[in-house]
Amino acid sequence: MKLSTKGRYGLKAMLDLAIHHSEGQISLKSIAERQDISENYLEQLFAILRKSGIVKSIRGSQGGYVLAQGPDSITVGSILRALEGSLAPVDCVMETEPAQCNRAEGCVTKLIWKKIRDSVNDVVDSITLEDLITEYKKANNKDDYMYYI
Amino acid sequence: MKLSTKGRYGLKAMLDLAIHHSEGQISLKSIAERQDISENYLEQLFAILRKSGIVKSIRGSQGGYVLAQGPDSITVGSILRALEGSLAPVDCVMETEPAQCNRAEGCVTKLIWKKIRDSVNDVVDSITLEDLITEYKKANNKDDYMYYI
DNA sequence: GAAAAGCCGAGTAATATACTTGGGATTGGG
DNA sequence: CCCAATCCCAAGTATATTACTCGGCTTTTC
Repeated sequence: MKLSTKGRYGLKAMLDLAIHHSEGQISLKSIAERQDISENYLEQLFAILRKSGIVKSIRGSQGGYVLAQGPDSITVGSILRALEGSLAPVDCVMETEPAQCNRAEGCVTKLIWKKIRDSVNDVVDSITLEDLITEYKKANNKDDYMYYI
Repeated sequence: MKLSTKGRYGLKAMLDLAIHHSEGQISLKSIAERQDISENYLEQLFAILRKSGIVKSIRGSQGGYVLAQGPDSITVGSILRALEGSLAPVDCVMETEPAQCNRAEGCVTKLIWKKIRDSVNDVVDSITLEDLITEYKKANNKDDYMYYI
């Protein structure tokens, strides 16, 4: 039941991007340095995020990434699901195209997997990047951030 | 964020065992056949469950396993955590000996991981094997069960 | 005493993860 | 106009994990 580095790194990087939202596009290189993540690996994560419509890219020198919407419109859930796929604990209860199971009729454990899925989704869908920025400012109690996330 | 077969098979097997609770000890062979799980693999899972005090074994011919407590006292959470380890989505928020992180101070994403952990635990700790048996009887609407779980 | 069960440790094939590598395309600044 | 910075993309790879299998021992009933 662990999240992979995709979700963990991806969310950290997205929060970093959100914190720098007002500065225009931000290069992956700078995010990678601040968050101590492989830049090449981050590229792969941002390719997914871009295709999901969560970030926009600006190519060329001085290019980078920007949030596609305001931080208050981007939920943690949309980021995690983009990167990790469904957060369902078992494939048979994935939101889209659930895996077929020959014993699905009268399957009792499925009820549990659905409850877990829904409760995880409820948590992550209720938190936006804006919320995290607020928490971040509170925790670090300063205006020039330490960039530690 | 997927559960492994340990958790999935283990819970199915435990529910099977609970359904046959009144019949005394049940052999892994019969559970393996009904649930279509490798018997050798089930052995490993039940070794864990036994060491966790969730089931008791009876050795020798005609031996098998029995629930260590009544189905109403065994939660899905205790079974899943025994088999899967902590259900925390990230090691830094495991209930016991959380992984140390050099950026733990002011870490914002950690708040999310804790919320996910707690909500998953709340779900699985609120469901007992007894609850599942009840659901099972309701879904299958008969007294001699199909044993499909 | 033989068969049926649990117990145990080691081995292994397949899969997934977490990257790295090497290049190509685009664009701003000198 | 070139070049460095940056995004873009596909493929390769080392490591770890998963999901088992295998072989043999121990205990107990019939």
